[in-house]
Amino acid sequence: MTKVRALDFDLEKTLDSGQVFHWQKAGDGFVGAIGGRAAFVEQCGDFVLTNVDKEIIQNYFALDHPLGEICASFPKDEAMNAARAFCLGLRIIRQPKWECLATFICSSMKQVAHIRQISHKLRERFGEARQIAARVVFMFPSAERIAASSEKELRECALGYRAKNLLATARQVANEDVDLEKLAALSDVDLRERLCALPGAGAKVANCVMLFAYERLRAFPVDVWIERVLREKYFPRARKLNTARLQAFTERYFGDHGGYAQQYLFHHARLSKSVEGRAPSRPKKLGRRRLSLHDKKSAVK
DNA sequence: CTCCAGGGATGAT
DNA sequence: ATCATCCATGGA
Repeated sequence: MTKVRALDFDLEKTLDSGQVFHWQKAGDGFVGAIGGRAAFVEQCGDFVLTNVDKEIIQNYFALDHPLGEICASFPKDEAMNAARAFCLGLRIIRQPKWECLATFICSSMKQVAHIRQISHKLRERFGEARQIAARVVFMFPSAERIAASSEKELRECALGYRAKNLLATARQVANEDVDLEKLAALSDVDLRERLCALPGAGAKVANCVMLFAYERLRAFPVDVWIERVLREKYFPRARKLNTARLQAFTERYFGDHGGYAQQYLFHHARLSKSVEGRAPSRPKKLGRRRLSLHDKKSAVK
């Protein structure tokens, strides 16, 4: 075991904030995979205890991100202040590109609990098994391995209609029609366009992949939770709010670390009662709410 | 523009 | 124990 110093870091929040889906509780820590390695991680005050190299932990958990500065750069409004206080130590991690892309293609129209299950089934069925801390963990299968599977096999992993998209994208990546590493050289706008061209990736998925795998900290994925927060806290009585208007607002208002701001708002909304979620006892008002988010062309600008 | 696809967790009754 | 709701993309 090695001890890695980790200030301004909350391991559990980071692993449970909807950016990564395969880590499992194991004793006082978690087991999972970082790239091709089986890893155990446990937070102990200002340190992370782990079996893997210090450098790998520092890179994966982005311990070099200046979290103090990032949080200080957030807008000072009520919703953001509450989210900032709630999410102390939450970091946007650096995920492997294929793993992140594939997982978020599977995430569409799914809730966090389901995404975890899908991630697991894919790993269990197609990934390599490794031992760690008396547990077995599975690596995320390569694009080549997924490309060599069938739509039927993928559907057996509870992917539903996403199976076809994941397979098609895996083939493009395995073929080298698309080189995910090389896309890192592109500007935000071009990268988003290339990701949106992949089957199963729309504006939301592309923004997630940009944020979690390409370290584009401005990328601001808008899902239903964030949409609720934005409508409720920033546009309390706007009547017509389309995707383009929301995107324009988030780009301008949240700025260079918009992705971090989004993650904090998202995590706060999900795990606290700060938002009128689809939570207990909201008598269903008829008619209201309705905003189609499918508009990938206008996602940029 | 509308409708639809597949499905398991979660909450309401 | 049933029943409705949550969810993002892409094709018809």
